Amino acid sequence: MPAGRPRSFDPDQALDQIMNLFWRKGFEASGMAEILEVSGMARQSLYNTFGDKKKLFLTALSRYTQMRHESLRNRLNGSGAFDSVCDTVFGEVEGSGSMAPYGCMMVNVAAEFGNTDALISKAIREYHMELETMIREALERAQTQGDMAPHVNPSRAARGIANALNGLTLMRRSGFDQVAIRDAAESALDSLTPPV
Amino acid sequence: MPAGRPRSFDPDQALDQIMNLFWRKGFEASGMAEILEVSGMARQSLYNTFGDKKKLFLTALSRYTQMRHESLRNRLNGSGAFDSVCDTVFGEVEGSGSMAPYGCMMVNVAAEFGNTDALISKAIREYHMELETMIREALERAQTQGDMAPHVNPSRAARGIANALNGLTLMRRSGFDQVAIRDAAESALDSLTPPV
DNA sequence: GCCCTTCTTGACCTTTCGTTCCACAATACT
DNA sequence: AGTATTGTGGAACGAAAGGTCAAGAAGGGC
Repeated sequence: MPAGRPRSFDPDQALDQIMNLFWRKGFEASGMAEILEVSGMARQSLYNTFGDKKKLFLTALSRYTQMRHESLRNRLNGSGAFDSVCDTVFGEVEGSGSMAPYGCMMVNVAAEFGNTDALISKAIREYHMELETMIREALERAQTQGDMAPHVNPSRAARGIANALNGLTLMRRSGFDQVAIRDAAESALDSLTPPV
Repeated sequence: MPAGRPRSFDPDQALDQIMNLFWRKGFEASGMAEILEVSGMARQSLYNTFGDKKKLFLTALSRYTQMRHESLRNRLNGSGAFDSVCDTVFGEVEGSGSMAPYGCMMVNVAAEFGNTDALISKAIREYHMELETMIREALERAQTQGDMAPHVNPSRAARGIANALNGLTLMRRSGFDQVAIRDAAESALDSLTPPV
């Protein structure tokens, strides 16, 4: 296999920058000019490496999903199972961890595309199912560990938490008052802890 | 006050159509060509009546807010106060009432613009505050009527419900499984009803 | 009937969009 | 050294974007 001129850029690093741009501005509002700028790549190199804008976007989406899931997995495996779920929810309040102040990319994309593009809808659904699953498993662990009330249905509660998480990322993206976000987060967890 | 040639269109009706387009596709993805088409107006008439695209968008946003709030107000004043909150949440599951299958326009806009535009951010925040307020008042009424557990903090719970509602609209927009949406909705209400 | 005002029509402008083409540069293999 | 292969840089493309201009059409007031 013969080789040619070596690349003058790191594809992974470039993709990260592009992903961040899409994350911030969405698909339509991210122009190729700006994409080229943040990637640091030459125009032709970008097309050679990632294909057209749509393909590039899907690649960035996949990169985000991978990164975000890994981050969530790490958090949900920390400390006690129940506390880890709380940490995950409250982590969204201040946007710690993997979250930029731009909310969740998949939430943004879901709002932008709705159900208009098959590939993107598939990515959204896969992302969200995995999110639900991870939370449900954490809740199940919490229950077997005795850290969570037994009356809670882990599957349904996980869907509630995942849904609330998505909402929280939106509040952050819109620059909502921190107190309002925290209230919403606490409220989302209330169903897990019965009143004394 | 002298009069000229009469309009050949109904501005309110045209605005409704335009609002629906923005609702479905967002700001960037809605081209002036399509806007003109759905409005049924001539190009110049549209610019004369509504100004440029951004101004038109803000007008459509305001129209949406008004419509949506009115719809919510009606629902939240029906039957018992507590039941009306439940109806509101479950109404989102099937998208009854004022909601198209395209989710909540303000949620979509929040995702598209984030915190980049002052006027739009203001509209988003006002919309959401009013949403929280209406739910909180309904919860307070429910409590005084004895329909809801007294341990619930109405203000915080309202923020939780409002947040969950936003999330539900997103699930609908993405064409999620009805069962998943229903689970998330039920879970959002769990915090209001202590386990027996 | 005339004028003033308003609305409509369609051509046109500028800018920006995403994408492609092609000559040139830089490496590896023989 | 020569050649094949791959990456880079810049010019250029057609299409579509949002927006404007000026002339004509349709009314009311005098």
